[in-house]
Amino acid sequence: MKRVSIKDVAKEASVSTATVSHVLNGTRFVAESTTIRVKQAMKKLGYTPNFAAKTLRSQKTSTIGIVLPDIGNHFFTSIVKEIELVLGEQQYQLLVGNTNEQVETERKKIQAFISQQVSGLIIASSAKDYSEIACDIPDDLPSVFIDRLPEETNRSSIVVDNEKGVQMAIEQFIESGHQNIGLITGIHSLSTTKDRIKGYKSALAKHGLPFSTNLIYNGNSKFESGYKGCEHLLGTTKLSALFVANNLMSVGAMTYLTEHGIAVPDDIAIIGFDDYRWADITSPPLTVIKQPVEQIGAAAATELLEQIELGQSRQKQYRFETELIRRSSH
Amino acid sequence: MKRVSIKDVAKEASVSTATVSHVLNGTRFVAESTTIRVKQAMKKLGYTPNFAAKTLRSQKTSTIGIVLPDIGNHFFTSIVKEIELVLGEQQYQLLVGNTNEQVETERKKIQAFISQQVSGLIIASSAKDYSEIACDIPDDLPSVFIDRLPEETNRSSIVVDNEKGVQMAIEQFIESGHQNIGLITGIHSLSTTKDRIKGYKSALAKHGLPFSTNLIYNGNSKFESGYKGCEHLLGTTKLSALFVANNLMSVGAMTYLTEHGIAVPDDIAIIGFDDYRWADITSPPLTVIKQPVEQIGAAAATELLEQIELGQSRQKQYRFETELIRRSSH
DNA sequence: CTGAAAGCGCTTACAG
DNA sequence: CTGAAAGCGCTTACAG
Repeated sequence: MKRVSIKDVAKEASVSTATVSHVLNGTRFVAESTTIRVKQAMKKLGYTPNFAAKTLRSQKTSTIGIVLPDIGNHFFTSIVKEIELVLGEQQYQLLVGNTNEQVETERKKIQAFISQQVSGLIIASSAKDYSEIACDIPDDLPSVFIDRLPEETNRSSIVVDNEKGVQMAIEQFIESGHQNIGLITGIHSLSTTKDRIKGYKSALAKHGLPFSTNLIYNGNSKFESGYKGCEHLLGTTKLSALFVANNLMSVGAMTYLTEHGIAVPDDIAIIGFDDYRWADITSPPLTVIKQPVEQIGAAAATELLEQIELGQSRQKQYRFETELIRRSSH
Repeated sequence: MKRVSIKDVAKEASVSTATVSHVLNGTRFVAESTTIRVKQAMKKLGYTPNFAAKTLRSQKTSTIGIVLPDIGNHFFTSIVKEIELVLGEQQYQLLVGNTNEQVETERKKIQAFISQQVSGLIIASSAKDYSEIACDIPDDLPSVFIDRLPEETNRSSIVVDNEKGVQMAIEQFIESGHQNIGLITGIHSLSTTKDRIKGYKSALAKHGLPFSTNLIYNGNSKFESGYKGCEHLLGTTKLSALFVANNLMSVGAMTYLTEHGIAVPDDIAIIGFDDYRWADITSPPLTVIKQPVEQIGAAAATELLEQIELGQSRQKQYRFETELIRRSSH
């Protein structure tokens, strides 16, 4: 089965390949009668353009790469869904890579995407510092960082005010009279983790409460570390409230509490990070700091599109607000 | 910033482009000293291969396309995660498209992927009949259908024994003494929906219970139709047990019950479809028919790889078993 | 053990 | 209003 090319179409329509190309792309005026002939020929032969050739020749692709630490995490897929929506409308294709939070894997995915000639990159990086991945990303390649921002990154970024978000949650606890407030964090090298810890500390400081590292458990954003973190903190401290700084860990912590018959919020108050449909039906419904995933996704896609339009990268910072969704776990 | 090509490397290493290509791909023997020189040149110039050129020339890509009805649905992303794992190891890139359950969008995504020269397709189709999308898929293109199987599909497929799965759930209800068992289904044109209804019917028939269409609500797999379906069935029938045939709808139904203070399982028993981490912490923990997502993903990836190896498509059917996970909602 | 050269399917100045 | 032709960066018979 030989593929039909622009040449076959040109022959069938008795025109040059240039003309076929131009009716295909609308890049110059073609007489209506010619256009019709060409279109008929394409239809008759069942022509589909070859993007590899197009890319090679024009040095432009219609594909963009998105690298994620965890495709299985609903937070990231919600963002991807929004990106798909915006970019899909513009006829862009989405290449998706999973890094499993490994910087090495992240670098490989980025390199692979570059080889694929992506015209842009959206990255939720696991790097602590931009230098760890900088050499893999051409200086002028449109790119935007989402969620986490490695130090010294000189690219656009879409983040959330993590510090303020956590602060809200902790102050909510304090206002309810809690004095011993625990924290389960994500991977400690990430900006999100650092900012969330800052928010935790500043809320305590603001209300004159002492800070103790004993009340913090360093998790890794997975279910298991939520579970274990909860177990650990309950065993070593007498906390009455717990903030869990990521969605999978929130489920882990709640699972521990459920399994051990520890009542929420009576024995311990809980606030989690990220909002989901099922937060309404947990026992009890989960109070949560909500991130605006649609906004994040849309902003990432739009910013990338603008850079592509510009023909280069740039550094523009977007920061969105979080929201405290009050349910019954606090 | 001009990209460095194989030509630059060849010049730097004082060899022909053919030789560079061969050390790159290991496609013929090259003297060790030459190999070293070439590799040094590549490193020095910071060479990255251009996949567009490679694809164009060799008519082979290392990218495969995956089309999904809902990127936001955890069931599908769990499968994608597994596919990524298997295919990523083999240096394949993943193009992902979201159809939002629209056959028209599905066709467009498939066409776009073909234009991208994907070397294979994994599709969770929204088509009722294969003919709706057949003309978009070249006959010899490796491809596998997952989850749903349009009628008359002559391609490989990875599905689950939906009929048996639902039957298990319904029989569980019956054994607990339930007589009025409701069902909220997904989109009615899908094979999964049809098979699940079959399972529902055959369980009733087996135990001599009457079948009534009043007890069935036709949903669309989204949260809202679970919510509304539950409301509708409770208002029009006196069911004491309800099976919800998809995960998002399960959350919807549970949300309705929670909001209206209807006790599960005392007022109404619930079993849902698809298992998740959070099913353990709902109120009450949700009994569920679990699909083996890892197996589905791995089988899809492996089957596709075998077809690519073969250089053509084929028709091989995989069918996996589901499992009843007993928790407290039934 | 290696090179010269054709050609994959497009786009795009250049020319008329 | 349209065509002839170069060239994007590779791979791969063919040849020695």
